[in-house]
Amino acid sequence: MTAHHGFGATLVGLAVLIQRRHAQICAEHDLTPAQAQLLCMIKDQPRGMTELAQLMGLAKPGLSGLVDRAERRGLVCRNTPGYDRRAVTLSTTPLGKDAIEALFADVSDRLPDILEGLSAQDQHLFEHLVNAVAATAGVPLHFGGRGECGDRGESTATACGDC
Amino acid sequence: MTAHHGFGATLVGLAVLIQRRHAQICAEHDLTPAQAQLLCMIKDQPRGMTELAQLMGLAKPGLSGLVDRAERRGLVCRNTPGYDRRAVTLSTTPLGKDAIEALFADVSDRLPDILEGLSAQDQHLFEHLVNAVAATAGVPLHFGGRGECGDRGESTATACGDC
DNA sequence: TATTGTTATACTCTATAACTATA
DNA sequence: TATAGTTATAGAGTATAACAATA
Repeated sequence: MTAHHGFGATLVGLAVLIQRRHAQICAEHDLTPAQAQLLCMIKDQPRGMTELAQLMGLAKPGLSGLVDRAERRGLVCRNTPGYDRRAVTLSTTPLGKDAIEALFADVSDRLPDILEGLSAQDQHLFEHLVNAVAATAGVPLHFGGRGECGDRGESTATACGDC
Repeated sequence: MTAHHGFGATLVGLAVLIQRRHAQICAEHDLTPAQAQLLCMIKDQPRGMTELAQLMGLAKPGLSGLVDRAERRGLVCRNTPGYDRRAVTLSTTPLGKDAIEALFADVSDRLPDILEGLSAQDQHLFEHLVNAVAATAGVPLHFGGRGECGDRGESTATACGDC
């Protein structure tokens, strides 16, 4: 890498900035970031516990506890599909579905505010580059609205057609 | 903001990606991210508990516990300056200082790897934009190597002189 | 009275190990 | 035996409230 010394630390600072703002918006919706991530991942289809644990980068006991707390709050529910009596699938309740949709809209609205110090052109450029990094570096999960990892791999923001 | 719908969620995904990699590098150095942040903030000068709590965005009891654990591990030590017998200042031990310097070097080396899918030119551009966002949006703390918030505010990466 | 820092308590998140029930 | 999920236990991080000592 040709990055300047200290850039790694700046990236960490940026990540902290983003996550703090995200956590604050989550709190206004009475959700924790982990609950939001969980809801995000099952909002379109139910998933099994093992699959969820892998997607979220958690060990299974960690997921069990997270689900316990979310279930206690009426956000998700466990289902037992017929084909395997060991299995559990998790889906959102209507309350959980509403919560994650409202949160997603709010995050989409307000989180990009961190860029407001940039010119409109630079904001545009930054957005392209972040999308390229996210696509390339395998952004962990389905934080996006598109259900699955969006992976259109064009990284040449400098030569972006639709600008 | 003119950002596309879903971009806020992509930013969160990027933040998670960065923090996961950061946490992993911290773990290799036998530090938690919170301990790293703490050490980073006192590596050049001792600070009082109240000041530290404000800088780190923590309530004071949270900081007390963090310091307890770091002290137990020999990373920091509490000092009692003469001028106010209520006050406590915190400084690094030699062990703590070595640990944070080694970590910082490693983070600087390896964290920018997340950009390796971009062209060299786009990496450069991205670094400029991130620096501009960090300067503008007030990146929370002294994750950088420069001790205090670097705030050269030029945001026009597209017209950057030294490229 | 206001401030510095701590202790007490509680909850979320996460990890490892041991366990149950099913396949 | 292998897999799905849970329970048990532990520790880090964070919050609020109550407290101590000093200013």
